[in-house]
Amino acid sequence: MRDVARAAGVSVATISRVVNRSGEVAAPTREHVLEVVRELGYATNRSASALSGGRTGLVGVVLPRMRAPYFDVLVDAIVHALIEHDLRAVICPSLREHGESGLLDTLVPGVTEGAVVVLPSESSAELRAVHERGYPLVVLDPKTPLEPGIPSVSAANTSGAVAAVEHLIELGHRRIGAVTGPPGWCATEERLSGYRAALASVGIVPEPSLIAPADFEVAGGRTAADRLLSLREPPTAVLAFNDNLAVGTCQAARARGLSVPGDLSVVGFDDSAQAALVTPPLTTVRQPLDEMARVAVGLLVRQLAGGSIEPLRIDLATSLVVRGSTAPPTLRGHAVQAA
Amino acid sequence: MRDVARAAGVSVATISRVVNRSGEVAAPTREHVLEVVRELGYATNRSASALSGGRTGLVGVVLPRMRAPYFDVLVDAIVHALIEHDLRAVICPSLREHGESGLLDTLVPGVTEGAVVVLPSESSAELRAVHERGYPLVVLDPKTPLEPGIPSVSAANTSGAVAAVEHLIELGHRRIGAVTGPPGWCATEERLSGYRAALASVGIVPEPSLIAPADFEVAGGRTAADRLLSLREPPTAVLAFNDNLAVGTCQAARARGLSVPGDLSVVGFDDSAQAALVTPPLTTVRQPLDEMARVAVGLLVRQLAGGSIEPLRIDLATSLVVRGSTAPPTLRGHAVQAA
DNA sequence: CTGTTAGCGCTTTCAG
DNA sequence: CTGAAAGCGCTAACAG
Repeated sequence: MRDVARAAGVSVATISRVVNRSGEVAAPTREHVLEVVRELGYATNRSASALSGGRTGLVGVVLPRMRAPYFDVLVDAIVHALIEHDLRAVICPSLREHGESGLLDTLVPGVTEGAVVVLPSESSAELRAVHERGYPLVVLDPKTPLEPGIPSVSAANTSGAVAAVEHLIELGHRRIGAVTGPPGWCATEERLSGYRAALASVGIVPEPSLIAPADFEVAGGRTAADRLLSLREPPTAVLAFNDNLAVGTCQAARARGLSVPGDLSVVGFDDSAQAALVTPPLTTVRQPLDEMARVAVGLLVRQLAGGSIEPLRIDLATSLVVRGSTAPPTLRGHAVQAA
Repeated sequence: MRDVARAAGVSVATISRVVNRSGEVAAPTREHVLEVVRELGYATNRSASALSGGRTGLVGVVLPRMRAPYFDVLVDAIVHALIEHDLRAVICPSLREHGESGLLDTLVPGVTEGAVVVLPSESSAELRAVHERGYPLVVLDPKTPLEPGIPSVSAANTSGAVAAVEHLIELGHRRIGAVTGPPGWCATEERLSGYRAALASVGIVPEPSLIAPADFEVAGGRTAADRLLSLREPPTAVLAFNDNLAVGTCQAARARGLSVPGDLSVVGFDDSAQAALVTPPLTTVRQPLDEMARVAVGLLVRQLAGGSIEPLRIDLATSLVVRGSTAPPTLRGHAVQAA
């Protein structure tokens, strides 16, 4: 920068001003400086700039290691939402094993201005502690309930599950099973409560044996669904708590010679890229991941700008995408059950 | 840091030494400092550290915006390979529109110590220019041929295609089509040359009409495959240049009432997560993405360490994963053709 | 409008 | 082994 200043015959302050578009600079001076900058291939040293001015333009994106299709689109969405605010993402896998300090450490303090934490494995208290120290934070899709005070955004899990079950009920299903995620997770509990509520609203008492917990992986879904299908009175439809689980459920059905949706209707959750590709294409509850990312980043940006934010918890509406894995129940299903 | 020094009754220099494990520090002093650090929740300001010492611990990962399943695992692999070297990834979508300066700008110079550039849209010359300026760089999966001097790692595309075609030939296929990627891309040209070579080696003259270029998307694959299937003498097998294309090819076949692999065998490329999930599960050429990422990061790290690197271009072996989308050709296929 | 100057928080010789 | 001091490159008052 000093070189540029010398070459352009001005002071470093002027260079700084034109490069950052801050302060008024005479047009000819600006032009000249810009030209010299170009010639010398000068690029501002962001570390120095950050140290001085306090802005790094970097935001931590903390996430558990997971190669779910749900994940990549979320990360992609976050990265691009950030870019729109001229912020860049530093990916911080939340490896609890590595550092004692957990978040404080993974966040690369002193580099990162704030963070979007996805499915945090950190406790609510830890999160709040960091946040209260003045580190801007927003949780995207909290894994477990967060104490108030720390901003978060999720999908409207409950109403999504309600919509899915209502769809099944309208089709004529009465025995509807659920292949859920891990107990205790928000996603699981909220979807479960939607499932129960929708059933209850048409006078069906949710039967505990129709609920099979799993782990959000295909294989787990297969196992859990198989348990459901081996019941004396198996369900004619199941709501899987994500698309992986739905795929696993279809596999379990097929393995028993049941057709989907002929003998068993399956609804997934997420609307991942896979959903439309598998056979049959999955009817599923769509999570508005792009919107969620955009909103989360918006919340973070407002904190970065110093404004405190009003709504501490935001849920974004889901929508049901009807494809080929759901249909009215058939007699054949019952025949098989009777056998 | 000053606070810590004061609280611990030592100088900042000592703090720096214990925190960075540089220089000798008496054990008791070290212990004491560490304790104070913990108590005060001190975390080093990396911007300052970088400005002073020159290391940010940040590496740029430059990639085109793309939500291919191939992509996320590559990114994930890079991120974690980096973590193993205590480096963090700054995601830099290569948005050519935004900045004039292209790479120089997206790389966040002054923050990032080097970069892994995936499928660069930048010209070979630009890349070399940056590299020669002393900015450590490694290209992962070059999109177009790179001039020598800039290190890169790819999958062994040619031999992968050869293996795929040989598999088809062994099954008894003779009329083998190709649904390729965009002409000019390394991935396309190399796989194409493998396809041709394998055919030639058993005396088959590759027929131009059996080669249909597409764009690596499902829909494009469907269209291209449909063109192949509408030929007077359609292929009994096709090698799709990625899994998306393979899925599209299956769809095109199904739309014409052809079964896969009964009437048409299909081989994909990538072995993406989708490959095993679709019906039928795809026989496909596996790209060792994890290995590729690890090797690329290794190459980068060696440059970062100041060592220059020997092999400027590395190809990692692919492997054929045989699943359910390939089978010997049937007469029925010919019957349909005759009709 | 533009130049001067004082640090930002840390690393690193160089003395003690 | 430890402390003092000189910047790293830049920004942000504050003067002119």
